[in-house]
Amino acid sequence: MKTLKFSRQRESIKACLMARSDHPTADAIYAAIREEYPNISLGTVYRNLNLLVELGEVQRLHCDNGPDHFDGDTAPHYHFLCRRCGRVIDMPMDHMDELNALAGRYYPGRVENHAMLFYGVCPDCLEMENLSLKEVDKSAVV
Amino acid sequence: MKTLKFSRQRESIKACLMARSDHPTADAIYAAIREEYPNISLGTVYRNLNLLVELGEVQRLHCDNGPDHFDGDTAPHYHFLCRRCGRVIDMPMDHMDELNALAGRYYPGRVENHAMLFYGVCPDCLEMENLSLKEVDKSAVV
DNA sequence: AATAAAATAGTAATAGTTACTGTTTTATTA
DNA sequence: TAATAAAACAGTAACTATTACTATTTTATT
Repeated sequence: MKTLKFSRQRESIKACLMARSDHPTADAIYAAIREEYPNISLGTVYRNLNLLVELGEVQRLHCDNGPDHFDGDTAPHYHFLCRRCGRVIDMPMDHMDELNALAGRYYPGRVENHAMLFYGVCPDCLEMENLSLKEVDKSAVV
Repeated sequence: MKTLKFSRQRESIKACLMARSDHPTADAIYAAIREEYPNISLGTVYRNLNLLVELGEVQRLHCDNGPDHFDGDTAPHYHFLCRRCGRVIDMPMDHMDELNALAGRYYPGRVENHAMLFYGVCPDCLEMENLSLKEVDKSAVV
């Protein structure tokens, strides 16, 4: 049986994910951890992220074809991907477990779970959109 | 302005996607087209798939970290990924556009659409599961 | 302190996809 | 129908995200 051994790198990766509310990629985590451990290797970050996901201490988010993002909050919840800034943001909306049952009524297979990702423009980018619209108005008046 | 020119390879790729109801990857399409055009290049398949997606004639399906799958049916609908055989299967279930509006009520951003993928065991693999359970029963009795 | 297992850093390799380049097809004009 | 220009091509190189490998270091146990 393979027993888990303590690793300060793994601790640091987990602490990083618990501390931040964005959903960093392996690369972003790598950059952050390097401040404390300047010669941690990217492979170590990936290996430990995979381990933490297996242990259920961290959640992996597949975002289209881009790099995976990671979430320290393991409660099932949905995410929003902003098509402007590319940020991955938590959705303040209950996870709809009942969708599995609903789907199961239409489909003869065994529906166990689902992944959902919303797309659109985040509040910050909406704000910027409005500001630049106003700019256009102004220059039109002048 | 760049005008589109006819290409027999592109026609063949589109025909292939219209004809089959599985959801092949670029590689699987490449293999299929090679029967008719033995020296088509994989790059051509990718380039044309991207083009067809842009033209809205074909749909791209992101499946976790694996290769993308493609669907000749462009009507928005959900898919099911079997964790046994890995097949991507159409869900006979309406696309829930109202989920966008629902999400929008909780989230201050502009929710434009969503992607959902169901996971579980497909009917064929369920069948096999049942058969092997019966095998176990038999040997237990004998 | 000695030992064994696990984890590491660093590097090489892999999968999926895109970019580049010289040649061939397509479509338009002469 | 031949000449031309644009688009697409095949083939290959490059790229991004990730995993695998290896010799060394860290952790934990005896």
